[in-house]
Amino acid sequence: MTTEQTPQQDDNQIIAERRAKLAALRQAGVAFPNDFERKHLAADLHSAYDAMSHDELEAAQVSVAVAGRMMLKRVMGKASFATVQDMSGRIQLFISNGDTGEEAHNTFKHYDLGDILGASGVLFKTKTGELSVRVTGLRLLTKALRPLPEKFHGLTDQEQKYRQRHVDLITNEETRKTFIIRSKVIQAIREFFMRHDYLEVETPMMHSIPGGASAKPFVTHHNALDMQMYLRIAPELYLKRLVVGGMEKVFEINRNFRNEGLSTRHNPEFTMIEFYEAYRDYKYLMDFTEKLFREVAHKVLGTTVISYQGREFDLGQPFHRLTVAQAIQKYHPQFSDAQLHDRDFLINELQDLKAKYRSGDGLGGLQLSLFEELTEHQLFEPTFIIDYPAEASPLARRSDTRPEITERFELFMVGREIANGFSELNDPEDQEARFDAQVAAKEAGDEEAMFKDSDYISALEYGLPPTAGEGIGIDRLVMLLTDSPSIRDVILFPQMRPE
RNA sequence: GGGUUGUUAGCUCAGCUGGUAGAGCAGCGGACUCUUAAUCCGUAGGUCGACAGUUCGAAUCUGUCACAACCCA
Repeated sequence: MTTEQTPQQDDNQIIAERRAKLAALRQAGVAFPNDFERKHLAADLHSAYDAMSHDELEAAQVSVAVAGRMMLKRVMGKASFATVQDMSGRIQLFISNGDTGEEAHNTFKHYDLGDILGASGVLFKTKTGELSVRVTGLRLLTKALRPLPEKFHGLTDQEQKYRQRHVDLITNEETRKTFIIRSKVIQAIREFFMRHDYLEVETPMMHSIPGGASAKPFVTHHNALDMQMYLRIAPELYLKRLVVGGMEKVFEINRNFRNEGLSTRHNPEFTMIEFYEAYRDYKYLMDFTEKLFREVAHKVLGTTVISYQGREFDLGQPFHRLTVAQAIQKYHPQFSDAQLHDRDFLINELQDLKAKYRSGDGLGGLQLSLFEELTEHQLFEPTFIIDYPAEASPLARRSDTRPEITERFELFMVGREIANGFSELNDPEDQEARFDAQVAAKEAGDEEAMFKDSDYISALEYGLPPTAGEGIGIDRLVMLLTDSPSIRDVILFPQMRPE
């Protein structure tokens, strides 16, 4: 903390002028005062007094003290209007020679858009009926050295909105609304799980063996232990250790990190909720998930009807449930049952489509690759895809009747994966065999194959009760509920390439 | 990784087939006591993303690079 002033060269004229104003403030006394007591928020005043008439307000003589950033300023000689914005909204100030004296009003005329003001006075209504503060005391609390974006258009350049989120938040109501909704979504989710007697927990973000998902991890190094560590790609294996430990209902809302590309659907760090409940299976989870989504939408938006990028669907309707093969056939009826169960046919088709697939995969894995290539992006309405092949689901319990598939689903909406859940694999010997298969795949060049986690197997050997678990991508859910086209629109500070 | 588009004043944007830079807002000065993106008069503000090339001459044409948005994989 220093008050020492270093002379600055500003090639920008506006900043230079504002810096000179700040220098004058320092000369006059405390330039950044913190003793103004803000007593009212703009929105509270509007909801309490908008309904009162001009005369009723005059009779009531309501004294208020508001503070905020000056967003608009209209000077008219001996009187001025200003609009200040606080966390709740905006309110208009009326400043005049008659109320504050000429000197204070003249001082106000040199305040700049973007400055933080504290104003005290009495509420009144203007000729046009707008609730305003007739200011008797006005203070400049924080001088803004940088000018705000154009007052009508605000900041529109997407890159600048992401890189300078603080400016975006100042000028763009939609941006503020998006992040308020994000906060409410997380709150509603938390309430839902609390009401179902879940325990909220935190598990490590730094893993010595990255596990719980198929993804490339970020690598870091711990100096004192002199060991390589990974930022977690998922909390799954730790949360299931907790179920072994007797925490039969747990959830965690936190960041995962995946060292993969950036896109409108992917940020290297993203927020997931993962939850586990003992003595449940994947069918229970699907019903539970539908209830969760309905409740969150209803609490946050007041409706279960979601409008996304010009199309609508209703979370209140039962979600569709299809197997991988059924989904392919629903959207691509040209494929016959026989073809979808013909390895050579599937491989030919995948090659024609130039789709990614693993040549060693069985029917299920090949079907899944075809599904991902052709069908996934068409699943606009909420759809659970079930019967995932075991080879693609190393942590999920096998079906008792068809061991080549697992008791697993993924939930898709607007063509995107939103959630992934399954009955957990609690057979330690099967788990070890599946890890070994993953290690073999990794050695064969699959960078996303899982590591073997012997400590986790040892935990399973103490006995994991029958359990169901699921992960839901919070960012993608918020995209849905805020009608945002890019994941960057729902992350306050999305990852950007350095300028 | 591929394609399309963009990058000009602090912000939002013009700038035609190449002739040396424009507006609005914001700023500064002035007028104005009920404005609402206030209005009116005056004024200042630019290495046109970077680097090469073509040309007598490049914001403009060509190439390379950087960053971004969107689409595709």
